[in-house]
Amino acid sequence: MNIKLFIVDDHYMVAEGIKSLLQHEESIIWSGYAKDSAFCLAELRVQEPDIILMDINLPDKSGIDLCKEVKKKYPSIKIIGLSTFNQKSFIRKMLESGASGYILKNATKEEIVGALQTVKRGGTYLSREAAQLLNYKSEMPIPVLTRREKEVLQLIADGLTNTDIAERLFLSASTIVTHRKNLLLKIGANNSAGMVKLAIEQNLLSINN
Amino acid sequence: MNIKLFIVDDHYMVAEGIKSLLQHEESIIWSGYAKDSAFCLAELRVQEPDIILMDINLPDKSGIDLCKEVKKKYPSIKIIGLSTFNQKSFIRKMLESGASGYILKNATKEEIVGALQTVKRGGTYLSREAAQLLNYKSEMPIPVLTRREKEVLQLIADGLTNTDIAERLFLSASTIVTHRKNLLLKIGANNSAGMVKLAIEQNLLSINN
DNA sequence: AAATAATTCCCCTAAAAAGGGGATATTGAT
DNA sequence: ATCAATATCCCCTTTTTAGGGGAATTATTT
Repeated sequence: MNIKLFIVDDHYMVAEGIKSLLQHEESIIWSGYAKDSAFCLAELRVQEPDIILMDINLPDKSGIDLCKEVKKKYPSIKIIGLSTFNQKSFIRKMLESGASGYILKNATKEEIVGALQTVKRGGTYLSREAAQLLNYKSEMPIPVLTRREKEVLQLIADGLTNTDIAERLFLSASTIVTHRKNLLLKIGANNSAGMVKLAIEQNLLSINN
Repeated sequence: MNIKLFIVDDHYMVAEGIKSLLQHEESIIWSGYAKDSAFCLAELRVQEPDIILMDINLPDKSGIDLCKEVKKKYPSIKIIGLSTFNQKSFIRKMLESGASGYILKNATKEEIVGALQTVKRGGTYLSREAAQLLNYKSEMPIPVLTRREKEVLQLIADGLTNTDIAERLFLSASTIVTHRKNLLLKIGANNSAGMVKLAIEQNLLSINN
């Protein structure tokens, strides 16, 4: 049962590492490598791998979006998410987008091979840590924010007061008060400071590193 | 001019990738690999590499602390920081801790080899992106928080009010008010919501992904 | 066209935070 | 032993948020 494997990761050394780790596995055939979603989609027009190992953080678009797109165009290709850290929201979104698994970059050769075989057989593979995260008291769905709410949330996180935000958006301060109340409700926080942390944890908020 | 190279990274596939990338470089001798700081320090008691490629995010302690420790015990060993993302605060702290360079995990083989040679010659190598980040309007020093302040900051980010925090820490509410004021001053924010975002950006605050 | 969601705005009160000021122990390091 | 940094606590006022309610005007989707 040979597996044609394709990798999407902007970190060259990660792709090289996986390739190197798997080079003596006879059942795994190196299908190719792309450093972003554009290259990936271009390559898929030429050949169809069995499984794609796909990084969550890509330079041009998120792995979640690429995953959706690939699954729509090529439903038979299996996708395994690949990431440095265990981010609950990411794992969840990746699986919802049609991925068949999720492994961390500290995975051993054995784990990778196991994951590939499981997924090839039609199963779903989650790293132990990822599985734990998903099971552990986590039916707190990620809230869906409207465009305006995201806008207001971002400005709150930037330290603006309701009055500031109202001026910036040419709105009444009361409106911002309402949005803030709805945001607190949706995100489930008691105050704005706590809300900002939760929002960042759930990737509702862009931060500048 | 041979270079004995050691790698510290908890992501096995990254270490394997670097090893694989450099295997045909004759001037580079593979000295070893450690997945955390404990292994690294143990290995250094046996052999001394010329250069250590060190990940910033290690499971047991931060790369910054390990960097300081290694440079204190073995000043002649050069260290190059290695990370997935360009985090201003990290690059700065790493260099302040004695590192001779900083490269990203999307570096090419050529960039890695170049960095190693530059550092071996006594120079400092920064990836283009890292250098840009450091120069770009950034003489905002990272504030130094006391133990108590960090504690209070964390609780603020968890959404507790001053009264809550006071009860939790067996202190007067006035004390927490004071700490909060000092935190706002040090971090340079107008309110707690903005402070939480800044603190996360500068890695003053731990978040649960 | 009708139903649903989103956006806008207002009322009210109480709680919390921000922004000044000052003061006194207690540690830590030189 | 002394000096600086840390940690603790208090006063004051004003601004901002939180928490409850309601309501009307756009989109948007079915």
